[in-house]
Amino acid sequence: MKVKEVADLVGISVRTLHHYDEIGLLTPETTEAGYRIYSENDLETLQQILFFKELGFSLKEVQRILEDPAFDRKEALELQRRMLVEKRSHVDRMIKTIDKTIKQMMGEVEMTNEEKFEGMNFDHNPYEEEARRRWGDKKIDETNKKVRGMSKEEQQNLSEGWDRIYTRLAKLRDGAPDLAEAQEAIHEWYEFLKNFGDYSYEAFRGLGQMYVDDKRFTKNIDKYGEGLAVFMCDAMAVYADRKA
Amino acid sequence: MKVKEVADLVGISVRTLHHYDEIGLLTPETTEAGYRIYSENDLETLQQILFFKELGFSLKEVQRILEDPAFDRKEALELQRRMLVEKRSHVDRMIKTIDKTIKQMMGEVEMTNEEKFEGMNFDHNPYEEEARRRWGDKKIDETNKKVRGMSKEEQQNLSEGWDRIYTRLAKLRDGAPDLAEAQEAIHEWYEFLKNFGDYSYEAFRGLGQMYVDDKRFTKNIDKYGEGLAVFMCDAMAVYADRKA
DNA sequence: CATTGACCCTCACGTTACGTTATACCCTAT
DNA sequence: ATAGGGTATAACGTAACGTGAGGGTCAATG
Repeated sequence: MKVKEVADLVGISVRTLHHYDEIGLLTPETTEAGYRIYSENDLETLQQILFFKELGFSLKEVQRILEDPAFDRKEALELQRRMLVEKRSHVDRMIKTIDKTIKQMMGEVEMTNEEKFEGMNFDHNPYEEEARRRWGDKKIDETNKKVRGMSKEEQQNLSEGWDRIYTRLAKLRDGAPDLAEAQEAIHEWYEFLKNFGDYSYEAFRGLGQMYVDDKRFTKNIDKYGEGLAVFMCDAMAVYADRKA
Repeated sequence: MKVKEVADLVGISVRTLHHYDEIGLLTPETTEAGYRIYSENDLETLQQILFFKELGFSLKEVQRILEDPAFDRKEALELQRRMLVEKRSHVDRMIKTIDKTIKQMMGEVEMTNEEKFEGMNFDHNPYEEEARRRWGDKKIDETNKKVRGMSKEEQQNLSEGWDRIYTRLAKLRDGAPDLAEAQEAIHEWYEFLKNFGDYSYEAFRGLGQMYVDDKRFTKNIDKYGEGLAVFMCDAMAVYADRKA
């Protein structure tokens, strides 16, 4: 089959096929005149390519997946899944912020500047994988759900409580992380957690993850060493263990 | 304030500020030595920029929003919201497909090639706005939800029924759209809808939207004229009116 | 006073996955 | 033979910066 036939068949452009040829992702045979001729085999490969591409893999990743039969596709898929879940909650937050903004524009609800930025700016970062490895994916999802299901006051309290913890961590950050101070922070943390019913601990893993994901936070962590991030993660893990 | 201070404050890179300067999005004063100096005002603007950017607006759009005070922000936000909702359901579909694939890899469930591609490839397209204008956003969301909540057999039936309609439309497409044939198609459509309880009509608006979003479909529509897409939309609208 | 180190500047190329011309060759039907 | 439709390569354009390279500026320090 020639390019256009293939392109029409699967619903992509000729240029796309050219591109895949260029980068060596899908290189068909050619006639003496230089026309690309796609075999049945090529078509199957193409289906695979489009499949993984649709799942959000980059072409480079697709290439690795298809070229290396020993490549762990399951792990790749699971990783991808986590990224997608993260993306989804990011989108969720954006939608919510938009709703708030619209409401506020219509004078229905007041919104402080703080609120405007609340829940935003939690992009992917180098800690994401680590965070998800430590805490698991489903838990974080469930947590987010639960937090979203809380009443406004609950959310408010939770948010304020976290702010206190966060402030304390910021103080810790200013000096070299000191064990005693860390202990104190963790203590305050425990106290705080006590006041938040059954799912507090999960909620905290979720929130913690969000903060670890926060660029501004990690930026500073980078600056002062990664110790603090590890500390946070470990503190959460410790709490999780005790709870169990 | 100088670049690095600002960058650290809001958690972005110096290069980003340079970039915003380059494209005229945020142009601070400069000292005689050429150093960029950001005023309080600039910082506020920057906050606005980051706000809209975080909501997924492109820098060009942000520029338009901020430069033109008469710009309808509400409408822009609502449009953005719709895109985000669409994006979210796309991500949802991807996650589901990944889950299926993983299950199948573990031998738990069989998956046909058809299934592998089911629910995918519904990207944004030129008809999206039109479709959403005609059918509304919430309805489509609800519909998607309902369809997702259906039992497998229901989904199966619905899918098969739609395939029949789709086939008929494809036939229509092969000739010049003919009114009599169109009527017949619509009739079959009605019959089909009858068999699907209360939410069938909404389900169809949802599914219809998905198919209209399908690149392969719209590609062919482009080829044979846009009449068919309009026909589909109108048929849905007509059905909706009768129902009301 | 000169050096150091932290910060600043302006190019300018690299990135992703193609879209979009521009120019020219190939193939088939009339 | 010519027209129409398909094909080829080449090369620039896109968005939002990241990442150096090469070179000034500024304040503190020896």
